[in-house]
Amino acid sequence: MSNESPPQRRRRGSEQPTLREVADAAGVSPITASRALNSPGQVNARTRARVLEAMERLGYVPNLVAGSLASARSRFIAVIVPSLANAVFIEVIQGLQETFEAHGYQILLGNTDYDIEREYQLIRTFLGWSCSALVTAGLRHSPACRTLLEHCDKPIMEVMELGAALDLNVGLDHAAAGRCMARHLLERGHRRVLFVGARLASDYRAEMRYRGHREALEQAGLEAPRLELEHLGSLDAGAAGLERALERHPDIGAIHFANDDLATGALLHAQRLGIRVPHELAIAGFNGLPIGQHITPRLTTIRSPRRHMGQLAATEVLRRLAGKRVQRRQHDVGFELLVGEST
Amino acid sequence: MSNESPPQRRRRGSEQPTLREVADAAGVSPITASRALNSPGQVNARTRARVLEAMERLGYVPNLVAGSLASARSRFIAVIVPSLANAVFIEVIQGLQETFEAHGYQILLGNTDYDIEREYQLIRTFLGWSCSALVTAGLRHSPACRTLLEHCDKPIMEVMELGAALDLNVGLDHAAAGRCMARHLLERGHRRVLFVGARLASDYRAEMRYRGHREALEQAGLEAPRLELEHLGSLDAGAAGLERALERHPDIGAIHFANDDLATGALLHAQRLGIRVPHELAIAGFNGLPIGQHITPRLTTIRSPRRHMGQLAATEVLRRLAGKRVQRRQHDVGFELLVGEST
DNA sequence: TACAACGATGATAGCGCTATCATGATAGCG
DNA sequence: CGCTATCATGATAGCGCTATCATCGTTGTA
Repeated sequence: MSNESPPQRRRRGSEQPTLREVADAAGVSPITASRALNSPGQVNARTRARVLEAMERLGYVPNLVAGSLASARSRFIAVIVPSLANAVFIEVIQGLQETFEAHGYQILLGNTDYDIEREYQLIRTFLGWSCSALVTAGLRHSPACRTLLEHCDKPIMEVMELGAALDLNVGLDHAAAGRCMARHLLERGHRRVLFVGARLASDYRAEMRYRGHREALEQAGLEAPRLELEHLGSLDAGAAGLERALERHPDIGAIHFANDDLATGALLHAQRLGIRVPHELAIAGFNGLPIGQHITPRLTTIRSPRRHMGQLAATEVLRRLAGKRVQRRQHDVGFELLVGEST
Repeated sequence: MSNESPPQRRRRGSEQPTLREVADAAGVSPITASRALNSPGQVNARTRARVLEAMERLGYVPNLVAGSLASARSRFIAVIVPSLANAVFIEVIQGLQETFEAHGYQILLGNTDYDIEREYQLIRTFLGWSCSALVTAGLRHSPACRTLLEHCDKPIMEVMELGAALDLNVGLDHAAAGRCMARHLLERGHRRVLFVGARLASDYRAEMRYRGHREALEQAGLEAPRLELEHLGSLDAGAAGLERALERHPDIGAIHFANDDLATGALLHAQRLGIRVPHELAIAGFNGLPIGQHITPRLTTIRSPRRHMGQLAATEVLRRLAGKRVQRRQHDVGFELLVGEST
């Protein structure tokens, strides 16, 4: 026999059967096998059953990498958040995930650690995976990142806050939230109100809330002092923050914390110190985490519909991916003042 | 000119420049451009600079899908957890993410919602993405899933608990943890101890803790009643659970909750009800969440090194991926009894 | 009966990258 | 000076799948 097979030194990715082998086993062409899986309507029911049976028998696992390359799209959705330590982002991610997953999309999760350069790198990587769309927390990006996003024709969804967005936008007005809480404190009769946040240059949404807060106080002819801490949000940081606040502003009557973790830590620490809340000191937060509503006194805070924000963002992206006309590019999910006994 | 280009109706994935175009711009072959990016050591420094400059100029973003198909491996690590609502898994994910990311791997996150069939589907999908390794929470899998995992030659890491693992295993002994807490309660003089969990068939690690708990009580000649709730873990569920527990077991002296969310919810609710903790009722949890150490009385609980568990798991997987010999397939990360004033 | 319309299937040709082997140039050695 | 070792680069051939166009019956309609 002179018809020897060639050296056959070619690599094979793995021992996994390929679509070609499935097709051979079912007596059809590879493209029919592909269609049996991906567009069942186009294939005769009997043929399709034969193909699926062969897949089952051979233990076929579709190679999604090859499929994505050939079709130039993956069913990935890039999701970029600044932190996983914050329950807020987790809930948004949950809303996104459950909605996208139900439509057969897989989330690619990236964590920037509040580093805007890191966001750029992550977006490059995710674009390299031909993701179908991009969801990112916030409207602030590095110039390079902005350029990249502007030149890419995929749906881009910016969540958490509202403003001049690149494409789609679902969020809430943080300045309004800060204003709302400040006004509540004013209504309660407080005149010496301190804002306590942490790393406000990074956590710029907290900074926006502070601006709203300051605006409300200045409208009432009051000063709006603020104190900046090191650690973003934790009960420990809240407790430490309370001590720093009392040290620097001994005559303060109310503290508006940048988030519930800080506020809760402070409230619990105030109890340990024997400070009566709200009579000696009022405490307010932001987020509406469950813990705030379980402690006594309940924490006055602002609740945002985070899971819903994720679901809505995903729904809008899906609508766009389905080719539907988008009526509104921007959705305000709003917020709600929860008045507890801490103010 | 008869040398017209053919109809050229071929698709192109996008307007993105390809490696070929970069190579042309830099006056090298595509393979050299590829090497300039992926194995810099193999390319002359000057050539490399020229290629990188061209990439920069053209705004080249590597197509990772194509790269993965050609090389039959992606830099994905599949990570599968049963829930995102539970802070425990988030912390493990954080440990995994920071470690893998530092080595250039991207996590593919899957959420099973405590559904073992869903785990199988996710693993199939992730294998289809040629992930480099698989990290999954827990040792329980569906038979089909087990077969799939046994026949795949990638590193498989099972985290959270210890036991008969498929490959690598990092976790802690939940039965021992349950035993430890039960013994602590016995030492404190409690004789009527109730275990309260939720959906123990799904949350089988809590079930394992219950077994350890029961063992300790039975050794002391005591009964080990238990109460099962609907909702897995939340402050609300803990509060409701406390009421149910008091209703069903009015003479109970101590409650061992399956997790800190339940225990904290119960503890705070007990305060609202005016029940003195620990004198009238002792409360214990499991996890060592920060909130437990901030409330008064502090919650007695068991802390597990979750972030470290993620880091260690990632490190072991990376060691395997680097082709190093693995000395131990199993690592016990241990746990620590935190004695608060709630017992 | 001729022709369009449709349904089911297949042949062909890549998607953009990298594994593999080959080549040419330079350096090192006895 | 010839030989091997090493370095830098390139040519070739896919990775496993799907987009695109083509084909071939079958059916309905005038």
